[in-house]
Amino acid sequence: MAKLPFTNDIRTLRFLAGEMTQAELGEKIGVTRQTIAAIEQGKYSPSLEAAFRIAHIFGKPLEEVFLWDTESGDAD
Amino acid sequence: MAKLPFTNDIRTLRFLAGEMTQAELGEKIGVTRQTIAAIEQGKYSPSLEAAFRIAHIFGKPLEEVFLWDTESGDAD
DNA sequence: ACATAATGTTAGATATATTTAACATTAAGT
DNA sequence: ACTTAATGTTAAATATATCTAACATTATGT
Repeated sequence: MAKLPFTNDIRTLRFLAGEMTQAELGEKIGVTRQTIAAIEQGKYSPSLEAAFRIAHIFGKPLEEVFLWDTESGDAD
Repeated sequence: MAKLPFTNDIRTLRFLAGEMTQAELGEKIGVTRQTIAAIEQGKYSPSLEAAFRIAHIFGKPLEEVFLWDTESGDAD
């Protein structure tokens, strides 16, 4: 199972977007509220498409919504 | 099935990285060469984690490796 | 106290990503 | 002509994301 190598700011961004609800966000990008809840809590790695759509809703670049943990192996 | 809302530049980036092979890239990020081939050809939407790892290998921001098609619904 | 809306959570089903293994094709080197 | 390395492609298996449905919790409003 292993912890994800990134975190996300969805909760904060929903708050800043006038307390947008998980259900609303889900409707906008075409997934259920349970899926939003799971992504928000870092329970799994969403599809790139879902991640892009979430970022676009908030008008932010993907890498400002999902933040890679430096420390997580691989590149550099 | 439906077409993906983004393209990618992996093929070019492999070329620029000294003809890095699909198999090499796969090893570096921990997936098989068949998976790299499928992602490269846009056969499906990879996990956000896989997408991040690929971008990191090339030292590029994710949104420079995977390019959202304007035209693809949703935000703004 | 009661209702309602938002969120947390979970089990079971379905869809999709990824693996493994095998075979075909193309280009490069000998 | 023969190898070898890289890529394309496919079928079947496995892992993981996502859906549906249900129930619990917390806060807000009446």
